[in-house]
Amino acid sequence: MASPDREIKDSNNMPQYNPHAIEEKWQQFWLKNKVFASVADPTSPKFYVLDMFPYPSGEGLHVGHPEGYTASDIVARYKRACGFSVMHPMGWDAFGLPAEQYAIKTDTHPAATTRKNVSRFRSQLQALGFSYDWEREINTTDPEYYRWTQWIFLQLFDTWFDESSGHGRPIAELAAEFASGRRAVPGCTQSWHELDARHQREILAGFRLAYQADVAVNWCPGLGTVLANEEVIDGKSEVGGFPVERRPMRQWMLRITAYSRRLLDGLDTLEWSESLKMMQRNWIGRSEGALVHFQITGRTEILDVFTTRPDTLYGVSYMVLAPEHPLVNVDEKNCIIPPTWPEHTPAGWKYAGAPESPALSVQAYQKWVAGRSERQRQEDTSKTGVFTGAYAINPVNQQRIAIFVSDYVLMGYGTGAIMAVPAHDRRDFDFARKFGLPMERVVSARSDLPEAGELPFEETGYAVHSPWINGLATEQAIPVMIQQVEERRFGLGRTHYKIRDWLFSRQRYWGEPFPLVHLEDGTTVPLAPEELPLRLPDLVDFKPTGTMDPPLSKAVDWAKVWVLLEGPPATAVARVVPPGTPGAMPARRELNTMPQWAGSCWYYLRYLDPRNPTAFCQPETERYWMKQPPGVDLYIGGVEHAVLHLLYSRFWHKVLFDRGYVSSQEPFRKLVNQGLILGEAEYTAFSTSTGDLVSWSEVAPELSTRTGADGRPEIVSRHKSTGELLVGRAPAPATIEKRGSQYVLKSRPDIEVDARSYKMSKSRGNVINPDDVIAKYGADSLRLFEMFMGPLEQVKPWSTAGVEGVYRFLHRLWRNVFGTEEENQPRVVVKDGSTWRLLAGGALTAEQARKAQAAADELVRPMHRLVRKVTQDIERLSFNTAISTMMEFNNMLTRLEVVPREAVLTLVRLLEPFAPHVAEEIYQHLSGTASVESLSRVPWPTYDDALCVEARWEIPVQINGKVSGRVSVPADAAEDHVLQSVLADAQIQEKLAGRNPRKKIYVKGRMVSLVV
RNA sequence: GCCCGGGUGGUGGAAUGGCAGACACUCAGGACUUAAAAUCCUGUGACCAGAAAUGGUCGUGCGGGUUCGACUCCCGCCCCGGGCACCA
Repeated sequence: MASPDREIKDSNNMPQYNPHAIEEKWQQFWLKNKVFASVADPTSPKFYVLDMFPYPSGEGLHVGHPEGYTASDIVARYKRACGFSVMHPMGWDAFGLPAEQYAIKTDTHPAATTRKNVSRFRSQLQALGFSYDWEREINTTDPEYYRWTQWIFLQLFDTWFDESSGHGRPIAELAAEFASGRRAVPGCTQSWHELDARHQREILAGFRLAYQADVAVNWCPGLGTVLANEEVIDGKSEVGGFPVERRPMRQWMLRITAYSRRLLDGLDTLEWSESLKMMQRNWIGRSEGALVHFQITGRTEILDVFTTRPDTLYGVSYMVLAPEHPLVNVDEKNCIIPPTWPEHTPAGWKYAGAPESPALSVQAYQKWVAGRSERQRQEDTSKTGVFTGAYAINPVNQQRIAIFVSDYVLMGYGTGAIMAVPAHDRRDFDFARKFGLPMERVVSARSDLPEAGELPFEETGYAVHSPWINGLATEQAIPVMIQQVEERRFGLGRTHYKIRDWLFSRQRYWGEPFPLVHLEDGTTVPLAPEELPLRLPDLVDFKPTGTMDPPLSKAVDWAKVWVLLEGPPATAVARVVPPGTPGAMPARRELNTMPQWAGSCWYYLRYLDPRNPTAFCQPETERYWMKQPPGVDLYIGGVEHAVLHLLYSRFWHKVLFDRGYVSSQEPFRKLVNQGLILGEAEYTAFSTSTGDLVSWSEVAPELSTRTGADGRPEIVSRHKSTGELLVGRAPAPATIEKRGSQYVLKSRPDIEVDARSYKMSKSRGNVINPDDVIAKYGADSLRLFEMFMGPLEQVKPWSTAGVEGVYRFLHRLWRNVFGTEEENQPRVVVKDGSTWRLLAGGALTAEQARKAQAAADELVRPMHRLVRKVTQDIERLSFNTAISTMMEFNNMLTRLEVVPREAVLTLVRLLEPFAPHVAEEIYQHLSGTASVESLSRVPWPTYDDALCVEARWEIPVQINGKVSGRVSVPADAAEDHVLQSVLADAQIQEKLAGRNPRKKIYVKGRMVSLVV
């Protein structure tokens, strides 16, 4: 391996630590020599360290990015040194809304802005010295990449979910089951062979994992697109915060619900944080209970409800349908609403504005509900509703119960209908109170009292007034009731999942086109794999149309194609041919594009074989990196992807697994979320409306933020005792000083100011740019500080003073090697045989040689401890404590006059994953020759546990739990011996004052405890 | 409301049953310097006593418990951060 030119040094010209000179040199060296190329070496174990690849925005990198990337880089470099074949790649997630919004804003083509942003991001990342294998760089917008995104989509399109095996299977196998008669053709009395191709394709379309459906979508006018449920927060778009409306549209959906159970159960096998798993569990939302059928009086329709508390069936006193429920759609044949009100219908059960008939009442109510926004519906939980005029029969006791419509029942959950048990559900209770409905207790808090526990009693207890289950505790009553329900055939045990199918199309330009065509017969046929990639047409005008039509509707010529179908008619694929080709039929392309998440669903697989033109990844390569241990070994990224990217890619991975393309059940075995980095601590001084200053201790703790008249942020609160409105503003830092433990105004030392950290944001002006930090302190210091701030997963505030601290550490290390200016010569010494000499050449005096030997002897045990601690800390991702340990060791070297080479060598080897440039530079110097291998190729040092402890221990002695002295004992001393010498100790004797310890405890190496 | 995570000096944090506050930041004092910066050394949880070395008391959100010994384990509460939420 070639080596960069060594700087010329001699004893009269000691170099200062200059991060810029050495960092650029080593970055070029690593890149030029492909030092970090990943090789699938079958003779060594693999380790896959993955970063969530960034969105190359126009803003450039912020300090949050290097946090996770440094952590993963440390692990990657460490694992390489331990002999693993390491995969550590980087790429760009460049399709999607933010890139397109930015392109529209700056009026440039998204391809151009993406190219520019990517090169900026790449050079910023390279300036941080990350050990990525840049040969594997990928970009989701590259047609050679998205051809495989499209290919995987075709696999989803080609897959149906076989409930009996719980796995996805090729659609051709389903067609074969229909053809052979092993499976009945749904909704159809004819046999498969009697159906024409169009009919067959339509039936198969209903089974595919990728399908089209008319659904009420989240339409976001502000963005001009629909959004997935996961992208809507509190009725607003996650990107941009625009309002979102419900609208029916025909859209592509992915059948993620088929995988609910496996997505949920798979979480148990993963080393993810409990909170992250919980978020996914909540999102998937498993609940167990029963589906119960209710007869509707005088009609044939059955009203199905899902309940998690079938044990309360005897307490059902009415039913409620969601306003959107099909059984109360007056335009439908099966509408259950009778033409007139039943006798004795209370006036309050009718809609006040339209009491004439049940249909008019329900319609008026539905109209009123439709006019309410998601927000209003969520915030106002007071109960509204109308009686439908229809009744159902409670199957357990044949009681006639009224059916209502109310918006407290959601169409999107369960069956869109509920059985109401007002005695044991707060919501039903409120509704029953308002509408004067009966209430019957069926659960008691105590087994010995039938009426224990205040209503509504929502907890578990003991069944009462319920003939089949009386006396049973809720936990037993539920399964018994389910058994009863099933035996009597009015219901089934059922597990319900909250998760909905994934809405997979977007009315945007900057995304992957769907690789399929729509035929004139109304069916949709996938493109043949050879047709991929289907390139995004190069539109000049890519802006939203202003209607619900996607931008690709402007690509008129692109969308119109002629195709030939190949293969069996039911599962035919399309080839695009020139117009007029014999047998060709006209077709049109899909105008929607895939959502941002498509490309990131599988990118970790493309890294493994990034330039393969014939497969998304060669199978042997995939097996090497993903099979043993299964999946990515460490995945680091932000928690904001908890239910989006991380759920979607798990789903795709499971489909690919079922289809035999990947060898692990889960893509990401271990995952860590780095904590948010907040801005530097800020001060806030509070004053009243008349300008009187108020001390922080007088300010009530409830704070809210607003933008002040001058455009700067203000904090609003109230006076703790007077309740007066107070406004907080940031005083100039120079006007603040510290008085004792408080920060106060210099001009008014009696006025305390608040000090805290806020999230970095452009509007607050507290954003730290990594480029600036590197310019001032170098990449090594930035890397070190980001890791030194605190535990990786924790939220923590930025501190420029803190960067100075690690910067000083590197300076001290440098001086320990190259000497201080006063010394004017390197301090490192080497032992040749039995003679110590200066590393740079030159003999030592007898006194210096003696000191060198003493230092070497003294450092043996600390060095072993150092290696052990740093090794263990990297293994548990406790980087801040690893750095502390290296600082301590370095401080130890600082006190020495001469420094044995062995000690520095060990230290820089351990430091290399954290601060690779300075470590490489020092290593090159220590090796004493210009042509050395990269330090990253030097194996990780080992340690000996026996040498990690001192030969003698200073052990504290407690008497009644209080430290009363200490004794020195040999490390290998037996308990008896230690206790003996403790009792013999003069100081202990004195403290004992003749009392006889009734209990003596020796914790080896830690503590002696005497109890008197 | 439900579910997670967390509360330790002026600040970031360390210690996961065994000497609380490692390592840093900040601040103060000293050395070097004509001076400053940089660097090096010393001190820096609070309170009390002492001229000082030093000694004592308290101290890990609050209250209880287990233990020879608790930041650490258990029970109850308070506060902060995050997620979900009329989810049947």
